[in-house]
Amino acid sequence: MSEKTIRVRFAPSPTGGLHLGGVRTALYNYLYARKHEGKFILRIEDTDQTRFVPGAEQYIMDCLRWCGLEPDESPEKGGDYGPYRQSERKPMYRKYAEDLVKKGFAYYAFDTPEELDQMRISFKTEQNPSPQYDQHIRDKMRNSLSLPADETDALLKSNAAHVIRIKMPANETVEFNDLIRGEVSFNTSTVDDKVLLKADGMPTYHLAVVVDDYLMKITQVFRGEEWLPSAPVHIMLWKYLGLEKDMPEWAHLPLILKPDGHGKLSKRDGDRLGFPVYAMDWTDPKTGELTSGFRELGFLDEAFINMLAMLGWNDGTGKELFSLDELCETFSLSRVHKGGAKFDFEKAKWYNHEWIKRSSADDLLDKVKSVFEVKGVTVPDDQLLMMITLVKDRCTLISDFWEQGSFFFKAPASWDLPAIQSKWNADKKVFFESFSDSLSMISDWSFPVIEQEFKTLAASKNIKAGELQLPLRVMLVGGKFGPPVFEIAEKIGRVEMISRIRKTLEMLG
RNA sequence: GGCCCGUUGGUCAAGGGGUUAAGACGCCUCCCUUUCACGGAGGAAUCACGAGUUCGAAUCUCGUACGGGCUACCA
Repeated sequence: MSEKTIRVRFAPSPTGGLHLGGVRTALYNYLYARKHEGKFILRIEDTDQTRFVPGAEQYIMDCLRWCGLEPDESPEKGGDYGPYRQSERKPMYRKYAEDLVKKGFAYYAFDTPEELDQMRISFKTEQNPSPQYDQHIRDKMRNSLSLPADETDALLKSNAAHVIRIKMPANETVEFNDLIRGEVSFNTSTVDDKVLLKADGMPTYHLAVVVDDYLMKITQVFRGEEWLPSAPVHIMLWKYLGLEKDMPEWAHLPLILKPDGHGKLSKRDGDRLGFPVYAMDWTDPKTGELTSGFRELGFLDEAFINMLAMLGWNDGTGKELFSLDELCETFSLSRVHKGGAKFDFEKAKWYNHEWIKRSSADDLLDKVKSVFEVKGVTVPDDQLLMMITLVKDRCTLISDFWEQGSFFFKAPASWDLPAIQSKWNADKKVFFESFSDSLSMISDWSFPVIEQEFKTLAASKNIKAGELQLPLRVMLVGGKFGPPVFEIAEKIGRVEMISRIRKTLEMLG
């Protein structure tokens, strides 16, 4: 196994937006592949035609691209093991299922959905509230095990709707070594006869994963913990198909949980608690409903990935800030946790804040520029760079650059007048009137000179300069925030400065 | 109900027989700053419970409790 090229895959269903947990699974796959100089494959699991959502596949690929997790093989890029969409692989699965039937490891079942419902009702007891189609009841159902051979043949010949189910053996132990959890074992008696091939001829997930992982020479399977209970089905399939020596190693990742209460994090929780759950904005093509994503909210791809990586892994040193490259080097499965982690949006924002602080103004330029473009404000690059350098320490999200920096280029839309009024008086009013007049006299327009003028004038009027600074700030910025006020004064320029002072003075009456 | 997995502060977590049980987020206080941040210093709060093994248990064992996942012709 150590001789084999590492091949891992991310295998999402194109049923909607890409969830945090999905991106993290993709990320861990990617990190493992890079770390071991292997291949990272994207396979689209679209075997359920009823759940197919147009645009979802493209969206998934866009998300991976945004995050910097480019697959080596994918539907888009192709590769030696295609096609990479299960719907396009449909003809490949049936023979594996038929093969299993021939060997006696699977069987045809003709039960209708109604009959299955009926079974679940009639076999339901207090002891067993959800009866399964398993060894105890398969004899009571309509399948090639319970029916006479000639009847089965007749049904098959008449093209009667049927599925193929795995015949789970009684009382065998399936044991395997999970890369994250260690030894895990199941008794096959407690596992039901899962459907392998559906009536529409499509495989279920169970058959498709095994066949595709085999055909695509997958060496490790990373997937969410919710798959752990069906691992024995998959392992039995590998055995029954006679492919056990090629079976990949299994690694079941801890779940990402709701921040409050318990349970898996879902899109609903994000809506409810006011944070995104999807990587990028997603618009449901049917309802037109928009679900917001981390990217559009103002997250940096580096921060998003960094945050996700730490949700279930750490390097043991206390280091928290990692670039993708650093993660590729440092990542190891042995340090992935077993327990699920509650998602903490505050911590997610902290990562973004840190990444903004670490980024250079040049790195941020394009992102900030598009924020301003959306607001309809176009600013020359050098001006934008100046602003970014001045305010990036106080921005948590890229979108914060608007609130934190737009006043450099555009008069505030509103002013926090109460902040001035609480300590306002006639003397101060007179001061600002003379100050704005004196500004036109300044020959060398730079912040030390403006500041000197401000202080000199204050002293001459016998007012503490400190008491005048907050009003000045509010006049220029609109509120109690932003970089040092005289630097702002210098940047916005003489004309604009005078205009803003006059305007606020008017409003103050 | 059954099966499987898990459990160190509010959250993410280090630590795997002897520690004052790291660090981070969040919260609070102070310093810096006559703004808001950044930065700096400090603070509150924890090994789910019970037995056992041991001189000694957060660490090992067993129970219990709690939490989660699965229990579809969905993935």
